[in-house]
Amino acid sequence: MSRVVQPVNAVNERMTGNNGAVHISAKADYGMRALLELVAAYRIDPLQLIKGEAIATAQQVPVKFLEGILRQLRQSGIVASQRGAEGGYRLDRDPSDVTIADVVRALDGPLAAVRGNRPEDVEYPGASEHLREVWIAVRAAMRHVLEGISLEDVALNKLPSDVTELLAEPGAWQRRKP
Amino acid sequence: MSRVVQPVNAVNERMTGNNGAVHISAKADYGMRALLELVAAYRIDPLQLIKGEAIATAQQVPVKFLEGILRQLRQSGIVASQRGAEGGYRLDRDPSDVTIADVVRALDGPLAAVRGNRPEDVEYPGASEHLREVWIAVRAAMRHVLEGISLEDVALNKLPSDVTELLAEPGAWQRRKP
DNA sequence: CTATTTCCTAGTAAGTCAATAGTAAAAGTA
DNA sequence: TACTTTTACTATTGACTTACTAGGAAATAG
Ligand code: FES
Ligand code: FES
Repeated sequence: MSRVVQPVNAVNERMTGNNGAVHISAKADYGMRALLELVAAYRIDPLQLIKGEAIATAQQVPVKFLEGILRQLRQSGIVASQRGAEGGYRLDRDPSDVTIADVVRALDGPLAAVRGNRPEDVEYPGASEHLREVWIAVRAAMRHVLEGISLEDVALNKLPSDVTELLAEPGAWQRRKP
Repeated sequence: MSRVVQPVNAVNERMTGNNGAVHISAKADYGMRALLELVAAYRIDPLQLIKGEAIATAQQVPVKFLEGILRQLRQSGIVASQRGAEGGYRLDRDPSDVTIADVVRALDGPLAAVRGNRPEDVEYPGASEHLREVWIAVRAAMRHVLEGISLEDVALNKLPSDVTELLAEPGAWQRRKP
């Protein structure tokens, strides 16, 4: 029997069917990357326009998919756009005033849900009485991180101190034992 | 005796189509509730068996769906079961040794994913160079909360102090500088 | 006018989620 | 043994979501 050499390709190695509690969607990921490109341009000239295709090739993202993402970000007031020749996109707010939570909410809706409902809306009978507080704490933790980091923080790699503390924890960069 | 199991998704106003970054699935929610029922029994007699239907009616959860959840929890070593008359389910570990992260991982897989991949596996070119650290921090925050709370903590409503601090925070829309 | 570029609607294939049906296997009771 | 109870497992369903793509309408510059 011939030995099969597994391709160790980080990019193509997708996780199994079920996604855990936290899932950063393609829209959120691509949107953040597009915005970081716009931040780079903003720091040279806050009014400079960048074309969608330029962003797409810089970040290697499908261009038509990215257009829709940028449109959603414009509808949320995070980016501005201009049509026609010499058109494009630019940031419409200062990079220090746009948090990751703003981006995720603009693209994927409310940060946290329990069975599709808001955590505070779910009722728990009997023995599970206090479970709601747990899910609310989960949402609070997510808010704490995502509302505490701005586009500028990511662009300059100057994350808030409590976030860098999180990253310094043992095992933060490794997956948990399987 | 034939007791009618109540319909599950009662009148709850479901959120809009897209779920945010954090989604507690029905499996994770139902699973936690079932385990909290088992904790209550465990505190009386650690070997007492509870039937699936009893858990289902106590928590108003579809019984066949719950059976599959309990089976997954057994395969993960959290729950033990016995078949036949007088059979049922019980906790197989001390409630203080089972964290919420254990439960979520058993039912929904790895805690966090970025476009279906592990956070440490995604590569970011150019301006988005430091985005990976953000997603890893998100996962670390989620681990911090979910690995820090045990079933016993929830059952007795004695959450860790940093979690209660999280719950007490004004939170929301406030930027912090590093 | 023409070329460019964003805006918008409407798809689609693949997959996931929540839940159900039906049957096999084990364990107790008589 | 036969019978009942209860979990174990497989397969399937319908609704919905995700990650895109197609094609054209509308705006803008030269
Ligand atoms: S929002 Fe949690 S500590 Fe500030
Ligand atoms: S896991 Fe985050 S501080 Fe301990």
